[in-house]
Amino acid sequence: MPSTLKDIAKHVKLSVSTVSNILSSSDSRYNKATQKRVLQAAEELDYHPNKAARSMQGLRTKVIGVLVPDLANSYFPDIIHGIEHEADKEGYQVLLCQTYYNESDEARKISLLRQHRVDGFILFPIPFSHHNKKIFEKLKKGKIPVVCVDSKIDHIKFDFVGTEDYKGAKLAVSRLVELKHKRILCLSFGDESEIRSERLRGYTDALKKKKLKLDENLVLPGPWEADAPADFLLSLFKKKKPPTAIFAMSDLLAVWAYTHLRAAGYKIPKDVSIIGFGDLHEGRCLDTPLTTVAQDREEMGRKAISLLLARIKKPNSRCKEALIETKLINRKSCCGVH
Amino acid sequence: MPSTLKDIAKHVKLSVSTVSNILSSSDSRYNKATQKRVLQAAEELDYHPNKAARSMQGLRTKVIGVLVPDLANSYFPDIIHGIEHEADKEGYQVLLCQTYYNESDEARKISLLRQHRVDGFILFPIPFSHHNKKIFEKLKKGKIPVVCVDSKIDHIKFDFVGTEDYKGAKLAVSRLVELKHKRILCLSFGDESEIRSERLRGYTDALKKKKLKLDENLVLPGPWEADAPADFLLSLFKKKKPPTAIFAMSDLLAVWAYTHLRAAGYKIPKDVSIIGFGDLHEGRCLDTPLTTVAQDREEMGRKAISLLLARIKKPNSRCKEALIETKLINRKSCCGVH
DNA sequence: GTTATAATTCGTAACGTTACGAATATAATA
DNA sequence: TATTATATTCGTAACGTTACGAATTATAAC
Repeated sequence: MPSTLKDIAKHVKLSVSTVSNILSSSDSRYNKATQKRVLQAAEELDYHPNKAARSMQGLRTKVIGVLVPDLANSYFPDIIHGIEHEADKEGYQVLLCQTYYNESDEARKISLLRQHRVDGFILFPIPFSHHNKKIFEKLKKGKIPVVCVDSKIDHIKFDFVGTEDYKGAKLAVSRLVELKHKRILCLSFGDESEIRSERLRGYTDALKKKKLKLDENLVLPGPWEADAPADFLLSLFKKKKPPTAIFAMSDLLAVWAYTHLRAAGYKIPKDVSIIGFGDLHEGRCLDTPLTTVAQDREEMGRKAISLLLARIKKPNSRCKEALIETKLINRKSCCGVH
Repeated sequence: MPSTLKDIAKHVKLSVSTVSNILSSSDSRYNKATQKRVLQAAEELDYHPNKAARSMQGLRTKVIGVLVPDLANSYFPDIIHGIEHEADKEGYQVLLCQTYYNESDEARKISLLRQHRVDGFILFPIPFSHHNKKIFEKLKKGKIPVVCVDSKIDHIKFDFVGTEDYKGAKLAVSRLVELKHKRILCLSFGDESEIRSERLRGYTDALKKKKLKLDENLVLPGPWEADAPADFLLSLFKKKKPPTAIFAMSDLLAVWAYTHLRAAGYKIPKDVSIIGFGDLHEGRCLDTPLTTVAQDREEMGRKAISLLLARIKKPNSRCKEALIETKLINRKSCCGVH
């Protein structure tokens, strides 16, 4: 039984509407003494405005829903931090949910958030998910503001925030090429996604630029779990002409390769150079810190919010896309070919 | 303008209450054909029940608020996973917020969650925070169900879930002692907390058991940032009789020490044995994987939910405490003294 | 002492939902 | 056919809040 406006009104012998006005819009024309009396009573009675009631007539809830795949992946918390911080500045609050890369969870969480009448969504959609297409169409049709991050939804236009995947990958692989590496393994995401194909394109083009031709056998797709066995990876390095470098599409993949190669006796970077993507904590605290491509993830979050708020204000404006810059962080995991 | 019960009612030419009954409690006595008609219309009109309206008369919102310090610390996501999964099973949904170890954020987020009329809280309180005492008192007085995790709140009794910190620390340090280490550095949290003092007690007692006396100089408190300089740490190892082992109160601290010692040329574990606490991903993917004390964090989350639901059912029952077991994970970062 | 004006405060309706008991239609029985 | 039982459906009030315009009171101007 939390206290209500009515309780306060009774307590200070004023009408409910007076109390409401004083408490919500401090704009007002009310007697200073009265105001203080009301504020004090609210404090005393431990009053917390009932969001439910409030959001029931007005349309704005000042809440936005954020749906991320999996908080255990340290890629996400930074983005979320950016989102929260920026949202906060604008008086919005964030409801955070996880999909665990699971389509039915995704569907459920979106529905949940819609029940809360969030003013908009920031979604990290499951790439190429087919199943929830209709749900996204309804979001679109209902003109519910949505910003997608990382992955787009096939044939449905939403605002979008991503990374300069092509440029970043090209940057990374160019670096390896400059270091005279000729056989560069590309450790790729297991699943299809635009991120994957863009980074692959960057990889290919960087090779092309130096007149190296693409060797299909050197593109190694997952799926990988953190503790997946590395037999196949290692077998590649036992061949006559083994790769001398690895471009991993994520730091997590890079760390995985790093760990197994080290365990098998290879020296990093002397035997194998490794370059990652993302600049995650895991790569930074490796024994040989990981050279990697970084993007400003807090900025991604901020950008997502700013697109979202723009859309909330103008639901019919044209969809925008923002790509966050990448830059190469040179650490110790790459060196020239001997 | 999301569709409402009224819209559906109009569409199928039934009363609002009929539609409501059919849609919310599928218990009912309604004509099968009618039911189907209604369900179909709901689907067509993309109906999402308005949680706000719903929660306005009944008291239960079926939402619980979870307040964690910082998602970037990989300690938390596992617990959250446990919480979410278990909550889900019971039909509860989770609102997740971060405090960033900041008291005013803590206060604000609690208020926010209260405005949403969450049915209960799972809090990871900021240790020894003085400032928000009143807020917690009000939670207590208002009989709002609260489960604290990791830290208790001074002089206010809530249900509690923690780790067997004393046992765990003793386990770890005993292991080092068995390996004949005599000078064991204790790398401690920077701030006061019960976790810290319990782990310190474990450390001390493990030494005592083997008749080693506590050397105050070997207890090194933070505060540490991930990229804090390590001059002082390293200086300790340059003395005549340097420590031969480190017990770190968290894996993050352990990784920090590991990295700097390695960079300074020390071999792990040959020169220095290191043992951590928490079994985080960061420690697992070190070059020399970290020996550490693990607790089942998903279980912590599940336990927290189960205590919370119990309290929601019986708000006046006696407060319970649960300590999650610890066990030693032997990896490569510890060896005997030479 | 009247008005006019400004300063405060109030009352009502509406938001979307559900609980509850009342109302109607339909079928079964006498 | 009248009566009762059963199967369906309906109407109203209430939850806590805010917007809106109306009402009251105090103050100033004449």
